[in-house]
Amino acid sequence: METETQTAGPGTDAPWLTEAEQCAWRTHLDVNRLLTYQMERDLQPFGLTMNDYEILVNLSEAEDRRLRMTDLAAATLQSKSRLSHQVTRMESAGLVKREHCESDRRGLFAVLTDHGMETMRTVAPHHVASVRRHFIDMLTPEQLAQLRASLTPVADQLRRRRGKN
Amino acid sequence: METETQTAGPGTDAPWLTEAEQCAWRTHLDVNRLLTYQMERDLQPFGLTMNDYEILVNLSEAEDRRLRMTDLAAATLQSKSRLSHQVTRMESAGLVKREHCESDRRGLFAVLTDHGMETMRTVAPHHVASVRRHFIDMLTPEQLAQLRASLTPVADQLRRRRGKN
DNA sequence: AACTATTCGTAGAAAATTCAACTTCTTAGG
DNA sequence: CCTAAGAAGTTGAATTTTCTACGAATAGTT
Repeated sequence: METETQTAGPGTDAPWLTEAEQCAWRTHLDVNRLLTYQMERDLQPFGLTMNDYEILVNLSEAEDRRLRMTDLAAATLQSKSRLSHQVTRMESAGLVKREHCESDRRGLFAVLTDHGMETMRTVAPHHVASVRRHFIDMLTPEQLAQLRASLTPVADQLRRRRGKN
Repeated sequence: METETQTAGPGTDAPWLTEAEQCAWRTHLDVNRLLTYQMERDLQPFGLTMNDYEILVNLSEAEDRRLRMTDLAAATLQSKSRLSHQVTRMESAGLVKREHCESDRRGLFAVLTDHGMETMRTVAPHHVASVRRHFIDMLTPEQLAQLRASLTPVADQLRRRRGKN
């Protein structure tokens, strides 16, 4: 305890965070929340949420504009249950539809409709502009590269850990 | 359009994201989600959510273990309505209590109870360890410093923008 | 003093998310 | 072929979050 190099926690000898670490962590958290809030806000005029948008992106980039529910859930990092509800909502909004899978009769595809595709084309530029304005353009290309390099291992480790359990 | 230096969007001439930009952005989003998921998971054994925890932290660091509802909402970046419901739940869990404000009879304080304080002391070391394991320790001190330096202006700009509207 | 603006916080309904079954179908073993 | 184990996806209830309106107190104006 006497050789401790870091600030002690309140009444403990646990490995606390240094000032720098704590600040980095807090900043990361805050950027997350603020950014999510702002992106969500920028999408509102189009009647979409971030979740809606991500699903549209994934489907529009997919072969045949379709993805199995499970794959789409994995791609968008949400539970199958959540995705199911989400797709139901988007289906009644006419953005996607469900189609049965031939090769596996348990399976369903989420398929982008023409209306969904058109919505994408309309909204994407605005969304991209929003990402630029609030995030990309605030950083130099070097910072962006560093950020990516730093964060990629973090994401990878978390993805691996997520598999287990 | 012929002088465009960036990849064009599907059927548009909008300013798309470069490969590097897109990847950095995606990584940031993924880290957010995966990290939130994991932190939440690590707190579950203690019966707390991240939101619970953040509120406990803010109160425990505050003068007299208390904060006005509005200030606490601002500190934790959530709406007053959400905080109000949240505090109601935490109140029935015995972690916090509400107290009237003398100087402004509209106002209420959220106050950390002894049980809340004790919970903090128990949980904090585990949570800190979690933050370390999944985030801090994956980065070098230089990376951490860069991250902070890069993200702080982003957060600040977003905070400013949030004020308006 | 009276009137209007605003701020503080809550309440309840609506929407979204989580959680725990549950159904159907596939796959692997015997 | 038959059965057990597991995967795909949905469902509905419980929980959480958002949205909108509201009541009470303060602050600013005339």
